[in-house]
Amino acid sequence: MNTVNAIETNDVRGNILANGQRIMAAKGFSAVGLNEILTASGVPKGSFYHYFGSKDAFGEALLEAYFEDYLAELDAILSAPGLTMAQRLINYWQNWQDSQSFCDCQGKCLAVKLGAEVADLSEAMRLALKRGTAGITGRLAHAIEAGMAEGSLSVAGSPHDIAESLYQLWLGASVMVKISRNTQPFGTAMLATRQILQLSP
Amino acid sequence: MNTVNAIETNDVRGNILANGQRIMAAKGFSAVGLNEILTASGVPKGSFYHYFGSKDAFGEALLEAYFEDYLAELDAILSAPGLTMAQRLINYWQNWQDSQSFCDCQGKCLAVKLGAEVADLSEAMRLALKRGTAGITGRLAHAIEAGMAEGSLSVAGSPHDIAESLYQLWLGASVMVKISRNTQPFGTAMLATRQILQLSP
DNA sequence: ATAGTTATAGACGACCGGTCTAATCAGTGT
DNA sequence: ACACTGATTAGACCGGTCGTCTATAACTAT
Repeated sequence: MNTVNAIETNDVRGNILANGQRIMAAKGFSAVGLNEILTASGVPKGSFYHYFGSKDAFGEALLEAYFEDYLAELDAILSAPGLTMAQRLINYWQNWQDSQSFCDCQGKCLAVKLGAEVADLSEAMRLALKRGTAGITGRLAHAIEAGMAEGSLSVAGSPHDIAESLYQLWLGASVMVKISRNTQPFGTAMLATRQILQLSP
Repeated sequence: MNTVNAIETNDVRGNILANGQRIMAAKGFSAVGLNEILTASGVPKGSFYHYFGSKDAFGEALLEAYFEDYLAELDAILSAPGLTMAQRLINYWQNWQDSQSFCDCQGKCLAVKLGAEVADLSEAMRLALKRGTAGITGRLAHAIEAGMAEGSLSVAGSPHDIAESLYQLWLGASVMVKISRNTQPFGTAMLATRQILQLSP
Protein backbone atom coordinates (compact mmCIF):
# COMPACT_ATOMS: atom_id res chain seq x y z
CA MET A 1 0.00 0.00 0.00
CA ASN A 2 2.92 2.28 -0.67
CA THR A 3 1.16 3.91 -3.62
CA VAL A 4 -2.36 4.53 -2.43
CA ASN A 5 -3.23 6.74 -5.33
CA ALA A 6 0.24 7.72 -6.41
CA ILE A 7 0.01 7.24 -10.14
CA GLU A 8 -3.74 6.88 -10.12
CA THR A 9 -3.89 7.02 -13.87
CA ASN A 10 -1.66 4.07 -14.44
CA ASP A 11 -0.38 3.87 -17.97
CA VAL A 12 -2.13 0.59 -18.67
CA ARG A 13 -5.38 1.57 -17.02
CA GLY A 14 -5.45 4.88 -18.85
CA ASN A 15 -4.71 3.14 -22.10
CA ILE A 16 -7.60 0.73 -21.66
CA LEU A 17 -9.90 3.63 -20.83
CA ALA A 18 -8.81 5.66 -23.84
CA ASN A 19 -9.29 2.78 -26.25
CA GLY A 20 -12.57 1.83 -24.67
CA GLN A 21 -13.80 5.39 -25.03
CA ARG A 22 -12.92 5.50 -28.70
CA ILE A 23 -14.37 2.11 -29.55
CA MET A 24 -17.55 2.39 -27.49
CA ALA A 25 -18.24 5.88 -28.82
CA ALA A 26 -18.42 4.22 -32.21
CA LYS A 27 -20.18 0.95 -31.45
CA GLY A 28 -21.99 1.32 -28.16
CA PHE A 29 -21.62 -0.54 -24.88
CA SER A 30 -23.28 -3.92 -25.28
CA ALA A 31 -22.08 -4.41 -28.83
CA VAL A 32 -18.43 -4.19 -27.80
CA GLY A 33 -16.63 -7.01 -26.07
CA LEU A 34 -13.77 -6.59 -23.68
CA ASN A 35 -11.61 -8.55 -26.09
CA GLU A 36 -11.78 -5.87 -28.74
CA ILE A 37 -10.79 -3.14 -26.33
CA LEU A 38 -8.02 -5.17 -24.75
CA THR A 39 -6.40 -6.34 -27.96
CA ALA A 40 -6.60 -2.79 -29.29
CA SER A 41 -4.80 -1.69 -26.14
CA GLY A 42 -2.19 -4.42 -26.36
CA VAL A 43 -3.27 -5.58 -22.91
CA PRO A 44 -3.92 -9.26 -22.25
CA LYS A 45 -7.42 -10.27 -21.34
CA GLY A 46 -6.51 -11.46 -17.91
CA SER A 47 -5.30 -8.06 -16.82
CA PHE A 48 -8.71 -6.48 -17.08
CA TYR A 49 -10.00 -7.55 -13.71
CA HIS A 50 -6.93 -6.25 -12.04
CA TYR A 51 -7.87 -2.73 -13.04
CA PHE A 52 -11.67 -2.92 -13.11
CA GLY A 53 -14.15 -4.93 -11.11
CA SER A 54 -16.47 -5.68 -14.00
CA LYS A 55 -17.58 -4.42 -17.38
CA ASP A 56 -20.11 -2.27 -15.55
CA ALA A 57 -17.47 -0.73 -13.34
CA PHE A 58 -15.33 -0.19 -16.40
CA GLY A 59 -18.17 1.68 -18.07
CA GLU A 60 -18.58 3.85 -15.02
CA ALA A 61 -14.86 4.69 -14.97
CA LEU A 62 -15.01 5.35 -18.69
CA LEU A 63 -17.80 7.88 -18.29
CA GLU A 64 -16.14 9.54 -15.35
CA ALA A 65 -12.88 9.95 -17.22
CA TYR A 66 -14.77 11.23 -20.24
CA PHE A 67 -16.73 13.87 -18.34
CA GLU A 68 -13.66 15.00 -16.47
CA ASP A 69 -11.97 15.90 -19.74
CA TYR A 70 -15.17 17.24 -21.20
CA LEU A 71 -15.86 19.61 -18.32
CA ALA A 72 -12.27 20.84 -18.36
CA GLU A 73 -12.61 21.73 -22.02
CA LEU A 74 -15.99 23.32 -21.41
CA ASP A 75 -14.50 25.44 -18.65
CA ALA A 76 -11.75 26.53 -21.00
CA ILE A 77 -14.22 27.53 -23.69
CA LEU A 78 -16.45 29.41 -21.25
CA SER A 79 -13.53 31.42 -19.92
CA ALA A 80 -11.78 32.20 -23.19
CA PRO A 81 -10.39 35.74 -22.94
CA GLY A 82 -11.60 38.69 -24.96
CA LEU A 83 -15.06 37.34 -25.79
CA THR A 84 -18.59 37.98 -24.61
CA MET A 85 -20.41 35.17 -22.88
CA ALA A 86 -22.74 34.94 -25.85
CA GLN A 87 -19.78 34.38 -28.15
CA ARG A 88 -18.30 31.79 -25.82
CA LEU A 89 -21.56 29.87 -25.71
CA ILE A 90 -21.86 29.91 -29.48
CA ASN A 91 -18.26 28.69 -29.66
CA TYR A 92 -19.18 25.81 -27.39
CA TRP A 93 -21.90 24.66 -29.71
CA GLN A 94 -19.75 25.25 -32.74
CA ASN A 95 -17.20 23.01 -31.12
CA TRP A 96 -19.88 20.42 -30.37
CA GLN A 97 -20.87 20.43 -34.01
CA ASP A 98 -17.29 19.89 -35.14
CA SER A 99 -16.60 17.10 -32.67
CA GLN A 100 -19.71 15.19 -33.76
CA SER A 101 -19.26 15.42 -37.51
CA PHE A 102 -16.26 13.14 -37.87
CA CYS A 103 -16.21 9.97 -39.92
CA ASP A 104 -19.77 9.12 -41.00
CA CYS A 105 -21.25 11.30 -38.27
CA GLN A 106 -20.28 8.77 -35.65
CA GLY A 107 -19.25 11.50 -33.26
CA LYS A 108 -17.45 10.97 -30.03
CA CYS A 109 -19.84 12.24 -27.40
CA LEU A 110 -20.54 9.45 -24.95
CA ALA A 111 -23.63 11.13 -23.55
CA VAL A 112 -25.16 10.99 -27.02
CA LYS A 113 -24.01 7.49 -27.84
CA LEU A 114 -24.49 5.74 -24.52
CA GLY A 115 -27.15 7.79 -22.75
CA ALA A 116 -30.27 5.98 -23.89
CA GLU A 117 -28.61 2.59 -24.15
CA VAL A 118 -26.99 2.48 -20.77
CA ALA A 119 -29.37 4.36 -18.51
CA ASP A 120 -31.71 1.35 -18.27
CA LEU A 121 -28.85 -1.14 -18.11
CA SER A 122 -26.54 -0.11 -15.30
CA GLU A 123 -27.31 2.06 -12.33
CA ALA A 124 -23.65 2.98 -11.86
CA MET A 125 -23.29 4.18 -15.43
CA ARG A 126 -26.61 5.98 -15.25
CA LEU A 127 -25.46 7.92 -12.21
CA ALA A 128 -22.15 8.75 -13.86
CA LEU A 129 -24.08 10.15 -16.81
CA LYS A 130 -26.34 12.06 -14.45
CA ARG A 131 -23.40 13.65 -12.64
CA GLY A 132 -21.65 14.51 -15.89
CA THR A 133 -24.63 16.05 -17.62
CA ALA A 134 -25.56 17.96 -14.47
CA GLY A 135 -22.05 19.42 -14.52
CA ILE A 136 -22.54 20.55 -18.10
CA THR A 137 -25.96 22.13 -17.66
CA GLY A 138 -24.82 23.76 -14.42
CA ARG A 139 -21.91 25.45 -16.18
CA LEU A 140 -24.12 26.49 -19.08
CA ALA A 141 -26.62 27.99 -16.65
CA HIS A 142 -23.90 30.04 -14.98
CA ALA A 143 -22.65 31.19 -18.35
CA ILE A 144 -26.13 32.27 -19.40
CA GLU A 145 -26.56 34.13 -16.13
CA ALA A 146 -23.24 35.90 -16.64
CA GLY A 147 -24.21 36.72 -20.21
CA MET A 148 -27.42 38.31 -19.00
CA ALA A 149 -25.52 40.29 -16.40
CA GLU A 150 -23.08 41.64 -18.96
CA GLY A 151 -25.89 42.24 -21.45
CA SER A 152 -24.59 40.08 -24.31
CA LEU A 153 -27.72 37.94 -24.30
CA SER A 154 -31.13 37.64 -22.68
CA VAL A 155 -33.53 34.80 -22.15
CA ALA A 156 -37.16 34.25 -21.26
CA GLY A 157 -37.24 32.10 -18.15
CA SER A 158 -34.76 30.87 -15.59
CA PRO A 159 -31.18 30.44 -16.86
CA HIS A 160 -31.09 26.89 -15.56
CA ASP A 161 -34.21 25.86 -17.45
CA ILE A 162 -32.84 27.46 -20.59
CA ALA A 163 -29.51 25.69 -20.14
CA GLU A 164 -31.25 22.36 -19.80
CA SER A 165 -33.44 22.91 -22.82
CA LEU A 166 -30.46 23.89 -24.94
CA TYR A 167 -28.54 20.81 -23.84
CA GLN A 168 -31.55 18.64 -24.63
CA LEU A 169 -31.82 20.28 -28.02
CA TRP A 170 -28.21 19.52 -28.92
CA LEU A 171 -28.39 16.01 -27.56
CA GLY A 172 -31.37 15.32 -29.77
CA ALA A 173 -29.76 17.05 -32.73
CA SER A 174 -26.75 14.76 -32.36
CA VAL A 175 -28.99 11.70 -32.45
CA MET A 176 -30.65 13.01 -35.58
CA VAL A 177 -27.25 13.62 -37.17
CA LYS A 178 -26.40 9.98 -36.54
CA ILE A 179 -29.72 8.85 -38.00
CA SER A 180 -29.60 11.03 -41.09
CA ARG A 181 -25.81 10.89 -41.59
CA ASN A 182 -25.95 14.58 -42.27
CA THR A 183 -24.96 17.56 -40.18
CA GLN A 184 -27.99 19.58 -41.19
CA PRO A 185 -29.76 19.00 -37.83
CA PHE A 186 -26.97 21.00 -36.22
CA GLY A 187 -27.93 23.88 -38.46
CA THR A 188 -31.50 23.98 -37.21
CA ALA A 189 -30.33 23.46 -33.63
CA MET A 190 -28.04 26.45 -33.96
CA LEU A 191 -30.90 28.57 -35.32
CA ALA A 192 -33.12 27.56 -32.42
CA THR A 193 -30.27 28.21 -29.99
CA ARG A 194 -29.75 31.74 -31.28
CA GLN A 195 -33.46 32.37 -31.08
CA ILE A 196 -33.71 31.17 -27.50
CA LEU A 197 -30.70 33.27 -26.50
CA GLN A 198 -32.19 36.18 -28.45
CA LEU A 199 -29.14 36.63 -30.63
CA SER A 200 -29.16 37.80 -34.23
CA PRO A 201 -29.21 34.81 -36.59
CA MET B 1 -47.98 -17.87 -53.88
CA ASN B 2 -51.68 -17.71 -53.27
CA THR B 3 -51.30 -15.28 -50.39
CA VAL B 4 -48.83 -12.72 -51.61
CA ASN B 5 -49.63 -10.31 -48.84
CA ALA B 6 -52.97 -11.66 -47.79
CA ILE B 7 -52.64 -11.66 -44.03
CA GLU B 8 -49.40 -9.74 -44.08
CA THR B 9 -49.40 -9.36 -40.34
CA ASN B 10 -49.45 -13.04 -39.56
CA ASP B 11 -50.35 -13.74 -35.99
CA VAL B 12 -46.97 -15.27 -35.20
CA ARG B 13 -44.94 -12.68 -37.03
CA GLY B 14 -46.88 -9.87 -35.42
CA ASN B 15 -46.48 -11.47 -32.04
CA ILE B 16 -42.71 -11.68 -32.40
CA LEU B 17 -42.59 -8.06 -33.52
CA ALA B 18 -44.75 -6.88 -30.64
CA ASN B 19 -42.68 -8.67 -28.02
CA GLY B 20 -39.45 -7.56 -29.65
CA GLN B 21 -40.65 -3.99 -29.56
CA ARG B 22 -41.50 -4.17 -25.90
CA ILE B 23 -38.30 -5.89 -24.84
CA MET B 24 -35.92 -3.90 -27.01
CA ALA B 25 -37.53 -0.62 -25.98
CA ALA B 26 -36.45 -1.54 -22.47
CA LYS B 27 -33.05 -3.13 -23.03
CA GLY B 28 -31.77 -1.98 -26.40
CA PHE B 29 -30.84 -3.93 -29.49
CA SER B 30 -27.45 -5.52 -28.88
CA ALA B 31 -28.21 -6.40 -25.30
CA VAL B 32 -31.20 -8.55 -26.23
CA GLY B 33 -30.85 -12.00 -27.74
CA LEU B 34 -33.36 -13.59 -30.07
CA ASN B 35 -33.96 -16.27 -27.47
CA GLU B 36 -35.46 -13.84 -25.01
CA ILE B 37 -37.89 -12.46 -27.55
CA LEU B 38 -38.85 -15.86 -28.89
CA THR B 39 -39.46 -17.52 -25.56
CA ALA B 40 -41.49 -14.48 -24.50
CA SER B 41 -43.52 -14.92 -27.65
CA GLY B 42 -43.94 -18.66 -27.15
CA VAL B 43 -42.40 -19.18 -30.56
CA PRO B 44 -39.66 -21.72 -31.10
CA LYS B 45 -36.30 -20.49 -32.23
CA GLY B 46 -36.46 -22.28 -35.54
CA SER B 47 -39.49 -20.34 -36.70
CA PHE B 48 -37.71 -17.04 -36.50
CA TYR B 49 -35.75 -17.45 -39.69
CA HIS B 50 -38.89 -18.33 -41.52
CA TYR B 51 -40.24 -14.84 -40.89
CA PHE B 52 -37.05 -12.78 -40.77
CA GLY B 53 -33.81 -13.09 -42.63
CA SER B 54 -31.58 -12.06 -39.74
CA LYS B 55 -31.53 -10.08 -36.53
CA ASP B 56 -30.77 -7.00 -38.59
CA ALA B 57 -33.75 -7.57 -40.86
CA PHE B 58 -35.86 -8.18 -37.79
CA GLY B 59 -34.76 -4.86 -36.35
CA GLU B 60 -35.68 -3.13 -39.57
CA ALA B 61 -39.14 -4.71 -39.59
CA LEU B 62 -39.50 -3.80 -35.93
CA LEU B 63 -38.81 -0.13 -36.62
CA GLU B 64 -41.08 -0.08 -39.65
CA ALA B 65 -43.97 -1.57 -37.71
CA TYR B 66 -43.32 0.82 -34.85
CA PHE B 67 -43.32 3.94 -37.00
CA GLU B 68 -46.41 2.82 -38.87
CA ASP B 69 -48.38 2.74 -35.63
CA TYR B 70 -46.70 5.88 -34.37
CA LEU B 71 -47.52 7.93 -37.45
CA ALA B 72 -51.11 6.72 -37.41
CA GLU B 73 -51.49 7.91 -33.84
CA LEU B 74 -49.75 11.18 -34.67
CA ASP B 75 -52.17 11.73 -37.56
CA ALA B 76 -55.06 11.09 -35.22
CA ILE B 77 -53.78 13.59 -32.69
CA LEU B 78 -53.11 16.24 -35.33
CA SER B 79 -56.61 15.94 -36.73
CA ALA B 80 -58.56 15.75 -33.49
CA PRO B 81 -61.79 17.66 -33.99
CA GLY B 82 -62.71 20.89 -32.23
CA LEU B 83 -59.18 22.01 -31.40
CA THR B 84 -56.75 24.56 -32.72
CA MET B 85 -53.53 23.33 -34.27
CA ALA B 86 -51.62 24.81 -31.37
CA GLN B 87 -53.70 22.74 -28.95
CA ARG B 88 -53.22 19.62 -31.03
CA LEU B 89 -49.46 20.07 -31.06
CA ILE B 90 -49.36 20.59 -27.33
CA ASN B 91 -51.47 17.46 -26.95
CA TYR B 92 -48.92 15.57 -29.01
CA TRP B 93 -46.11 16.50 -26.65
CA GLN B 94 -48.28 15.91 -23.64
CA ASN B 95 -48.88 12.46 -25.01
CA TRP B 96 -45.16 11.97 -25.63
CA GLN B 97 -44.49 12.90 -22.04
CA ASP B 98 -47.02 10.39 -20.76
CA SER B 99 -45.77 7.56 -22.97
CA GLN B 100 -42.18 8.04 -21.80
CA SER B 101 -42.78 8.26 -18.09
CA PHE B 102 -43.77 4.65 -17.46
CA CYS B 103 -41.92 2.29 -15.17
CA ASP B 104 -38.63 3.88 -14.13
CA CYS B 105 -38.73 6.29 -17.06
CA GLN B 106 -37.88 3.49 -19.45
CA GLY B 107 -40.29 4.83 -22.02
CA LYS B 108 -41.31 3.03 -25.15
CA CYS B 109 -40.12 5.29 -27.93
CA LEU B 110 -37.79 3.32 -30.16
CA ALA B 111 -36.32 6.42 -31.79
CA VAL B 112 -35.13 7.52 -28.36
CA LYS B 113 -33.92 4.12 -27.23
CA LEU B 114 -32.39 2.77 -30.42
CA GLY B 115 -31.49 5.86 -32.42
CA ALA B 116 -27.96 6.43 -31.23
CA GLU B 117 -27.19 2.76 -30.64
CA VAL B 118 -28.31 1.41 -33.97
CA ALA B 119 -27.52 4.17 -36.43
CA ASP B 120 -23.84 3.22 -36.49
CA LEU B 121 -24.56 -0.49 -36.39
CA SER B 122 -26.95 -1.36 -39.19
CA GLU B 123 -27.58 0.58 -42.34
CA ALA B 124 -31.01 -0.97 -42.79
CA MET B 125 -32.13 0.06 -39.31
CA ARG B 126 -30.61 3.50 -39.72
CA LEU B 127 -32.62 4.08 -42.88
CA ALA B 128 -35.79 2.84 -41.20
CA LEU B 129 -35.19 5.36 -38.44
CA LYS B 130 -34.51 8.06 -41.00
CA ARG B 131 -37.75 7.38 -42.85
CA GLY B 132 -39.76 7.25 -39.64
CA THR B 133 -38.38 10.42 -38.10
CA ALA B 134 -38.73 12.23 -41.42
CA GLY B 135 -42.40 11.26 -41.39
CA ILE B 136 -42.79 12.71 -37.92
CA THR B 137 -41.05 16.02 -38.58
CA GLY B 138 -42.84 16.34 -41.90
CA ARG B 139 -46.23 16.04 -40.22
CA LEU B 140 -45.19 18.43 -37.46
CA ALA B 141 -44.07 20.94 -40.08
CA HIS B 142 -47.42 20.77 -41.83
CA ALA B 143 -49.21 21.18 -38.54
CA ILE B 144 -47.14 24.25 -37.68
CA GLU B 145 -47.86 25.71 -41.08
CA ALA B 146 -51.57 25.11 -40.63
CA GLY B 147 -51.40 26.63 -37.16
CA MET B 148 -49.80 29.75 -38.59
CA ALA B 149 -52.44 29.93 -41.29
CA GLU B 150 -55.28 29.73 -38.79
CA GLY B 151 -53.47 32.10 -36.42
CA SER B 152 -53.27 29.86 -33.37
CA LEU B 153 -49.47 30.07 -33.28
CA SER B 154 -46.56 31.78 -34.99
CA VAL B 155 -42.90 30.98 -35.35
CA ALA B 156 -39.66 32.70 -36.30
CA GLY B 157 -38.22 30.81 -39.23
CA SER B 158 -39.36 28.10 -41.59
CA PRO B 159 -41.96 25.69 -40.20
CA HIS B 160 -39.83 22.73 -41.21
CA ASP B 161 -36.78 23.97 -39.33
CA ILE B 162 -38.93 24.64 -36.29
CA ALA B 163 -40.48 21.19 -36.50
CA GLU B 164 -37.06 19.58 -36.62
CA SER B 165 -35.74 21.62 -33.71
CA LEU B 166 -38.77 20.74 -31.61
CA TYR B 167 -38.37 17.05 -32.40
CA GLN B 168 -34.68 17.24 -31.51
CA LEU B 169 -35.58 18.98 -28.27
CA TRP B 170 -37.99 16.24 -27.23
CA LEU B 171 -35.66 13.48 -28.31
CA GLY B 172 -32.93 14.95 -26.12
CA ALA B 173 -35.35 15.56 -23.28
CA SER B 174 -36.33 11.88 -23.38
CA VAL B 175 -32.68 10.86 -23.11
CA MET B 176 -32.26 13.16 -20.13
CA VAL B 177 -35.36 11.68 -18.50
CA LYS B 178 -33.79 8.25 -18.83
CA ILE B 179 -30.52 9.51 -17.37
CA SER B 180 -32.04 11.40 -14.46
CA ARG B 181 -34.97 9.02 -13.86
CA ASN B 182 -37.11 12.06 -13.47
CA THR B 183 -39.67 13.64 -15.75
CA GLN B 184 -38.53 17.16 -14.99
CA PRO B 185 -36.69 17.52 -18.34
CA PHE B 186 -40.08 17.25 -20.03
CA GLY B 187 -41.13 20.30 -18.04
CA THR B 188 -38.35 22.46 -19.40
CA ALA B 189 -38.84 21.03 -22.89
CA MET B 190 -42.49 22.03 -22.74
CA LEU B 191 -41.57 25.54 -21.65
CA ALA B 192 -39.11 25.87 -24.52
CA THR B 193 -41.70 24.45 -26.92
CA ARG B 194 -44.30 27.01 -25.90
CA GLN B 195 -41.74 29.75 -26.25
CA ILE B 196 -40.72 28.67 -29.75
CA LEU B 197 -44.34 28.40 -30.82
CA GLN B 198 -44.99 31.76 -29.16
CA LEU B 199 -47.74 30.43 -26.94
CA SER B 200 -48.52 31.68 -23.47
CA PRO B 201 -46.71 29.55 -20.90
C1' DA C 1 -56.37 -39.61 -50.47
C1' DT C 2 -52.22 -37.67 -52.00
C1' DA C 3 -48.69 -34.44 -53.36
C1' DG C 4 -46.66 -30.30 -52.44
C1' DT C 5 -46.05 -26.26 -50.04
C1' DT C 6 -45.82 -23.73 -45.66
C1' DA C 7 -44.80 -23.51 -40.90
C1' DT C 8 -43.00 -25.49 -36.53
C1' DA C 9 -39.70 -27.81 -33.68
C1' DG C 10 -35.51 -27.76 -31.50
C1' DA C 11 -30.83 -29.84 -31.65
C1' DC C 12 -26.43 -28.35 -33.17
C1' DG C 13 -22.01 -25.80 -34.37
C1' DA C 14 -18.88 -22.37 -34.16
C1' DC C 15 -17.93 -18.67 -31.76
C1' DC C 16 -17.62 -15.04 -28.29
C1' DG C 17 -19.17 -13.09 -23.75
C1' DG C 18 -17.54 -11.97 -18.89
C1' DT C 19 -15.38 -14.06 -14.89
C1' DC C 20 -12.13 -16.46 -12.05
C1' DT C 21 -8.13 -19.22 -10.44
C1' DA C 22 -3.49 -20.41 -10.82
C1' DA C 23 0.93 -19.24 -12.36
C1' DT C 24 4.40 -15.79 -13.44
C1' DC C 25 6.78 -11.63 -12.98
C1' DA C 26 9.06 -7.55 -10.65
C1' DG C 27 10.75 -5.46 -6.93
C1' DT C 28 12.16 -5.13 -2.11
C1' DG C 29 14.64 -5.98 2.23
C1' DT C 30 17.92 -8.62 4.21
C1' DA D 1 21.98 -14.22 -3.62
C1' DC D 2 17.51 -15.19 -1.97
C1' DA D 3 13.13 -15.72 -0.11
C1' DC D 4 9.02 -13.11 0.24
C1' DT D 5 5.17 -10.16 -1.39
C1' DG D 6 2.14 -8.01 -4.15
C1' DA D 7 1.24 -6.65 -9.03
C1' DT D 8 0.38 -8.54 -13.34
C1' DT D 9 -0.63 -12.07 -16.80
C1' DA D 10 -2.23 -16.37 -19.00
C1' DG D 11 -5.62 -19.05 -20.13
C1' DA D 12 -9.39 -22.24 -18.76
C1' DC D 13 -14.27 -22.07 -17.91
C1' DC D 14 -19.21 -22.03 -18.57
C1' DG D 15 -22.93 -19.98 -20.43
C1' DG D 16 -25.09 -17.56 -24.05
C1' DT D 17 -24.87 -15.65 -29.08
C1' DC D 18 -26.58 -16.02 -33.88
C1' DG D 19 -27.55 -18.70 -37.48
C1' DT D 20 -28.11 -23.45 -39.80
C1' DC D 21 -29.97 -27.72 -40.59
C1' DT D 22 -32.95 -31.73 -40.65
C1' DA D 23 -37.22 -33.71 -39.31
C1' DT D 24 -41.86 -33.25 -38.37
C1' DA D 25 -46.48 -31.21 -38.46
C1' DA D 26 -50.29 -28.55 -40.60
C1' DC D 27 -52.58 -27.08 -44.52
C1' DT D 28 -54.20 -26.69 -49.55
C1' DA D 29 -55.33 -28.04 -53.87
C1' DT D 30 -56.16 -31.19 -57.13
